[in-house]
Order: sequence, then structure tokens, then C-alpha cells
Amino acid sequence: MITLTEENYIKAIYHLGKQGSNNVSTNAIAKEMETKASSVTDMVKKLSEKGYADYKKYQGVNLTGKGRQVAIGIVRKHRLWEVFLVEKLSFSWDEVHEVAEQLEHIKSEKLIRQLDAFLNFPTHDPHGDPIPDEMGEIKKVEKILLSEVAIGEQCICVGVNDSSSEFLKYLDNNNIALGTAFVILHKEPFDNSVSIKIESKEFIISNMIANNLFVKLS
Amino acid sequence: MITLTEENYIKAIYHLGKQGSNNVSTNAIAKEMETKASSVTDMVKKLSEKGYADYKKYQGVNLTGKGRQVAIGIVRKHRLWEVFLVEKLSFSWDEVHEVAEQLEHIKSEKLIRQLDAFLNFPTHDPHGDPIPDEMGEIKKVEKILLSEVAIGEQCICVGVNDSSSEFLKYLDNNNIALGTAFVILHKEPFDNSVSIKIESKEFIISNMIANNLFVKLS
DNA sequence: AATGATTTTTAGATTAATCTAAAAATATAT
DNA sequence: ATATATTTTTAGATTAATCTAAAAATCATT
Ligand SMILES: [Mn+2]
Ligand SMILES: [Mn+2]
Ligand SMILES: [Mn+2]
Ligand SMILES: [Mn+2]
Repeated sequence: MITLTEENYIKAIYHLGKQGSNNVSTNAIAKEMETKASSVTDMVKKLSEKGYADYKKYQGVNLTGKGRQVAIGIVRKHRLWEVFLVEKLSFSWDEVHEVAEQLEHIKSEKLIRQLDAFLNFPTHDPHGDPIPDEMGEIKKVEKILLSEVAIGEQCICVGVNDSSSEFLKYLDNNNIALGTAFVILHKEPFDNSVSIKIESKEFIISNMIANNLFVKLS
Repeated sequence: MITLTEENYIKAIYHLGKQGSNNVSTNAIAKEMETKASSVTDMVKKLSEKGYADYKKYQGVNLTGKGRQVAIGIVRKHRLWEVFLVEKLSFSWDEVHEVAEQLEHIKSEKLIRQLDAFLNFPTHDPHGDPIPDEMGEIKKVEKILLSEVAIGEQCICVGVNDSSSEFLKYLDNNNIALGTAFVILHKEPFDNSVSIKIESKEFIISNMIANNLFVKLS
């Protein structure tokens, strides 16, 4: 039996472990989970005892196969629910995360299998993140940051790096969504801002924005 | 802030309070929640302090207006989710309860409002129980037990009294569902069994079955 | 390699929810 | 009305998850 809290720690370790591929530090987990390092130490010991993680004092943690499986299951549920909320219940992409954080802990194999079918086996969530399939397989999406695209290239928005409500609302206000096509007109060396064209309209976006938009070349 | 456990106690008090209209006893709650009476005593004290219940030592508990509001909100969510599972995710009526027990605790006003709309504002759940509306209003359904219908009367199944998986499966096996029309042919005084006709087919059902089927005369 | 800064762990408390066993109150039956 | 049975409450422990403050280990810098 696995508790909701354990699930959240496992998910945090999973997400942090994907960035840097080395061991995940106690402090990093504490920051991610908005808790204290001492609480993290206690929990990673427990996760280790239960076989979800490998942990050695002062060396950080890593998920075991079993732990990774749990993490991917939670991510799958989270993203499927996000699709449900947007596609079926008219949520906007900046409103789904909080609710999905709760729904991802509902335990029922059948529920998630049927939800998947009901949604027509979506491959990506509303933010462009891939949805693991029933076997835990994750289709690697090849995407690059908009800030890395060369001048003159055409590309299509396929995801966001930051999915905070604030950023997503900014994108809404500027008519940028998944599927939006850009042409890179100019890159300003001074502040690294980028001039882009969307449907014949020209824009200038800051480096910060360009660093949080994933695109694929087209 | 209200915890999941508090919600479950409030729901139990609500359901028990509807049967006998007097105070709900500690033991009754303990039985319903599969816990010990001493745990119940602690919790009803807490609920009382938080303003969800009125409690006097040795006298049992009652929900306050605030507590009843919470209870009805949970019942609404539970039943809406049951409709969702049956109508959209092809669950059968004997499979939904366990999952709805989890889903009823998800906190999001918008979620439940949108779910309600998505399901076309259903008035009853898959077991014939009424779904409270957004204001907490519950349409009183007039229904009687099949065992109380007089010989010769025609009636339609509108609900179940026992919604255990075993009973619901029995009904499935015997082609009895919400909407099924019966005619009462005979009531056997010896064992209180009832002879009924469903679409020209004759059946004998035990008193126990007849006591767990709600019908309305037609 | 020593020192100082940072990170991590330990020790000890706290809160929520539960339990067992014993005590107190209430209900029932003669 | 008294004794007996049942119900309910209290007292004290336990488990999960958290925290603060102090100790220990590791890292970084000279
Ligand atoms: Mn999310
Ligand atoms: Mn997402
Ligand atoms: Mn139910
Ligand atoms: Mn129901």
C-alpha cells in the first residue's frame, strides 16, 4: 500500500531526476515539495525501505524500477485527466494543473484505462507533454526551445517549458497556442529578444518567453 | 479546511441521520465506518468544535446546517461521478461505488459544475438515488418497496435499497434494471416471496429481494 | 590541508487519526 | 429499585507526516 504523500515524493524525485541525470538531492526535493529537508530525509528513508528508491546517506536518491513505474503511472494519470478537463469539461490549459494534482491519486486501473479510451488514446496533454501509454512507454517528443531556432526558420509550437498559470495566460493573450506557426525574423543580440511572425503579424518576444516555448521545425 | 476523514464522518452521520430522524449514536457511526467507538467519540468532538455537528456526551450527534451542507455536497459529487462512470466510461452499476468514494473528495467547484453540465444535469444516479442540485436541493422521489405493492398492480423499478455489488449482479443476471416494469401476480404468505411478471415472463423473488427494490406504481 | 559555508541528518516535539483497555454513564430486566 | 448488560467516554499508546534546532558530513576556497 502506498500513501498519497509517498506518491507525491516519488513523482517529485522522478521529475527532478529527469533534469540532471545524477542523484536527486534532499534540498532539491524539499524545494520542489515546499517542505523541510529534514522531512525529506525521513521520507526517502521510508521510500528506500519500501523499495521505491535507492538512498545512501548524504548521497541523494534515485528511483528504483519499481519507483519509476509508480511515477510514470502517476504522470500518466495526471496528463490524461488534464486532457479530460480541457477537452470534455471546457477548462483552459492554465486551470487544469491543480485539479489534476488531486485526480492523479485516484486508484482504479479500470478508471484510467476507460478514460484513456474515452479520450481516444491521446498522446500529449494540453501543455504538449507526452502521455505514457499503459505499458509505461513514453514517446520521446523531439522539440527545441524557440530561442534556439535559427533566423529564417519556420516552426510550430508543440509545448511549454513553464506551465505556470501566468505564462499560459500570457500566451492566451497573445494568441499563441499549441499548433501556432512561427517564422523567426530576427534575434536581437543585446537582450536576446526574438522577432517572430505569426500569420503575417509581427511580434517581439523576450528571451524569457522564447526560452519557455518548445517548437518543432516545419 | 476540512480533511478527507472529516468528510467521511460527516457523510456517515448524514446517511444515518436520514433513517431514524433522532440523534446518531456513536456505535452506529463506528459500524458504518468500520472503526472503533472510541475513534468516533474523538472525531465527533472535533466536528462539533469545528461547527459541523452538535454533540452532547452520551447523547449522540446531529449535523448542523453547515455540516449538512458539506454532506450534501459530497453526496452530489459521489452521485455525479457515478453517472459519469456509467454513462461515459462504460462502468456497470455494481462497479462505480468504490471509485466514487475516492472521487467525491476532489475539491474543485468548477470541476463539479462542468461535470454536471457535461452529463446534462442528471437528476438520479445509476442506482436511482437523487442528485442534489448546485443549491443543495434534493428532489424527493416517491418510491415504495416492491414488497409493499398490492397484488395485481403494475409498477416500474426506480431504485435499489441495497446497492452492494452482489445484489446488483443478481439483478443483472435476472434482467432487472432501472425502468424494468413488473406486474405483481401473487404474494406467498408463508415466506413472503412475490410472484412477478416481467414482459410476459413469470418469476418468483424472495422477500429479501422484494425488500430491496424500489418501484413506483404505473 | 585547513577553514568556513552549505547541505544533510539526527533528536525531540507536534498534530491527526487510530487503537486497546478500563472507567463511567445509560438502558434493560427482574 | 437494584443488578446486569450495553453503550459511550477516557486514558494512554501507536503510526504517519511534519516541524525546529542542533550535530555531522560534505563541498568550496584559499
Ligand atoms: Mn500539470
Ligand atoms: Mn500538463
Ligand atoms: Mn455509491
Ligand atoms: Mn449510487
